[in-house]
Amino acid sequence: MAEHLARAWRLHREGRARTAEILCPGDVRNYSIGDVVARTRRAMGFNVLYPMGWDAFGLPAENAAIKAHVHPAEWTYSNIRQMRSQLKALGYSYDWDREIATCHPEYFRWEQKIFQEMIDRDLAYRKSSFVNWCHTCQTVLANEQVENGTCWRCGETVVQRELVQWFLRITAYAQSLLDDLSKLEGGWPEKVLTMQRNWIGRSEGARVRFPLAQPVGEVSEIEVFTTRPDTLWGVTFMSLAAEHPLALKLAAGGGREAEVTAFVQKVRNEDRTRRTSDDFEKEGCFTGAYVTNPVNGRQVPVYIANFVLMDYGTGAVMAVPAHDQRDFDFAKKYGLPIEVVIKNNDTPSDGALLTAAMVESGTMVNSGPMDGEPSESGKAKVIAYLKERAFGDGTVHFRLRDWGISRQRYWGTPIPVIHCPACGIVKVPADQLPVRLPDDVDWASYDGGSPLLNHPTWKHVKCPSCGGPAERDCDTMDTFMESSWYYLRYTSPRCTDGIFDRPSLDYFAPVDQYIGGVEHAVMHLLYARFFTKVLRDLGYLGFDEPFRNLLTQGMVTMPTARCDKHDWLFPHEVNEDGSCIHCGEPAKLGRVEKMSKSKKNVVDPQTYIERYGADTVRFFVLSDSPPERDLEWSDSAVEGAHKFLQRVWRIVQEAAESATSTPSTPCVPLKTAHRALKKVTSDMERFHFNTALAEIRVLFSELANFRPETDAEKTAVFEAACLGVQMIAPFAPHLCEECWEILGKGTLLATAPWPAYDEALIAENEFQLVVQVNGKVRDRLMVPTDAAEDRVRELVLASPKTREFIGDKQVRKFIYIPGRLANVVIG
RNA sequence: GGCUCUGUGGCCCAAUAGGCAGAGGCGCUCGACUCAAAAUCGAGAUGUUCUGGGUUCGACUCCCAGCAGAGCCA
Repeated sequence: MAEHLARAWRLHREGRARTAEILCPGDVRNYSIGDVVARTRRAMGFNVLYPMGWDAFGLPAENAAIKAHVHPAEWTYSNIRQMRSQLKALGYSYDWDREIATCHPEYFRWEQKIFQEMIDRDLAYRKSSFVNWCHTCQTVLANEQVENGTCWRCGETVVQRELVQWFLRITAYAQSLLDDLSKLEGGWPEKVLTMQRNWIGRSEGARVRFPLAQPVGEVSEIEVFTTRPDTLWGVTFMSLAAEHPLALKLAAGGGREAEVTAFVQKVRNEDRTRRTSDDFEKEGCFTGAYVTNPVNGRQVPVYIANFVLMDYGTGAVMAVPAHDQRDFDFAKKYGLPIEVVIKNNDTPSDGALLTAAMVESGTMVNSGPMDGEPSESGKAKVIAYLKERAFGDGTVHFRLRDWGISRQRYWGTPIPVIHCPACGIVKVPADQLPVRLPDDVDWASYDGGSPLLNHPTWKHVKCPSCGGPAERDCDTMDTFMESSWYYLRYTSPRCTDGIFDRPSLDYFAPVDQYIGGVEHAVMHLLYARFFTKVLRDLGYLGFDEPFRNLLTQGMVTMPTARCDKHDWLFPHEVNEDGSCIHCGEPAKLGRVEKMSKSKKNVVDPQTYIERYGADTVRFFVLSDSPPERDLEWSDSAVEGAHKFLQRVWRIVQEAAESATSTPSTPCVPLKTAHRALKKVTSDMERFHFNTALAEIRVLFSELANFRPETDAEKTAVFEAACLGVQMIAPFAPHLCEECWEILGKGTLLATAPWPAYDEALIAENEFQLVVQVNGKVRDRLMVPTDAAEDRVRELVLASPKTREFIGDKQVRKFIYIPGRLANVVIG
């Protein structure tokens, strides 16, 4: 026991609430899962770190400021008060002393410090690039925040815009972010690991330099990245991204400038995810320039192609139409040659005969010195060949891009640097941190753009280095910055002389159990892993991964309802008979879907809390389906949870009166209680709350039915009821605390240790053996639990019913599964 | 198009290592209580385990192919 107590259990449900006006059912589910785990672990003797905080910066507050002219801070803190009281009403056992709000200067000052240290380590840098821009949000988005070409937040179509931005060099950690996923095997869901692997997107290939036929200024060659060096002899043209620095220069003076410029402009405004999708029309434009294939001296034309992205590799692709479908489509469209260089049995030798690209592996042909080489082993040989002749080299490419963190917004962490015309970028001195936001933004006359940039005085400062006039950086940080390290700050949330108090951090971190939605599989969870590694390398902590175990909870779903005249209907807009309350026409019930405001299939947990109480809501969200699966919100199931808890109350009241001074006797309810305790204890560890609750229901049914006759039996009922109360306590803490009191315990149930089950009480001396003949159930026998296989065999073969099925056939095999089943194989 | 997950009574869902298909809830039917109803208590019914193959003494479970739905990537 002492060892257990010494070990800390670090739990975070995703320990932060994105501040909103009210709690949604998904939040309630997430928090209830965490609270049950926290209470159970605590009862089992762990010192549980179980905090709550507020992911408080971000767009909703700023939008409220713009629309309603409320100060973002006021809006935020008022929502925090509201949500905090809801959380308290639900009885979550957070350690409120550790509460943090990410918009508090004492939180983000340390984020600013981390950022400055990242600048020192060249992990934060500025560059001009095409960025994803959302007009509605008037800000930049990271790649991860663009979903199908639209803003993850507001759904507006994202456009490309060139801006100077701060980036974090997450790509420097690409390999270790990938490698360390193996440390998370078993603790994280496989699907999240897969999603991260795909997102990081490691591919091995080669860089190859193609000399330009006519050098452009200083530039005499174009470098491409390819994953198929084995197809190098089949290159018939080259494709450049519209954003490639040479795109316009190549066309200069060749008489094609106008056409190329127009094409480049057009492509740059097209959405990048659409550009790379298979069904997007491939388009290109000849630049007039040629490059030479270094391995065979062939001169090939250089095109700008709409499906090539500057982000990928070098922004230039060697096109092998015979062996790449996009290149094939492109070659067909523009009448470019197709040269077969990889063959298997049914590949035609003449590229003109191909009806689609041949993308499988095969044997290299028309490839000079590589002829006859299998294409798979050819990749390495070609790389060696390139390296020898200094045409190129092998390389690893990642799909992961550096993380752009500048946001043209007000309600975020100010970027703690100053731009000086003389000294360049100067960090705000440590003794001047935190850089705070100005309080006096004029929201009433806000008409777009960055509030900090437009503020009359805030940005004007003296350069800390030369004392000359300079300007603050007027962008704020992506809010994913705050959520990338908050779980570490909880270990010493009030530490004022450093980011962390190291002994507290070492004691409580990393997190043993993290609970969150799968929507964070690549964004939040990747950034948090990155921050952990950076902080490790900055010397702040001594582990590689922040979250040992991850539970991704399912969505809360609800059927949709729709009326022909009134569109989507809220649940309360549908009458009991299924008609629309506005017009009486029958409403169409749609599929069960994730709750969403747009489809109105939503409920407000608050109304349920007011009607049934917190315990019922907590009980319901955990009782129907396991946490990682979707939960269908159901009013009748909520009702059912409520009825059960009332039943528990009645049963416990009765049991409380039945306590006697006579020691208990091992009767049915007490045995059931211990059996349930064993099952519930293991179910809780596996987070199978729904099955644990099913077991608890069985126990209480048993208690309700059992009529004790002796004092010893009465005591047994009392003891069973006490165990039952302890088992539901993590789910329905308020009710159970009351129960504990009327059971006369005189202590706080929340601090009571988890009970141990009595194995001897559960043990049975015989069991029902299922007897199969050739795999079909034919008989059941009572058999002593400790009977050896030979004895069981005798009993089975002696049973008249079994004999009947065996008849005069020979017993070929006898299979015995101890404690369960025997199978007689005859034939 | 690729990868991943899910598919079990009318509905939500169990079945821990391949071993009796059913724990629990909702709904339904019947009964008790009631003048009646609600509430409460008790009893009961409900199957091509998505389909088709395979492995096995035995498959909801493992393998292959498909169908349907969801998620991620393109």
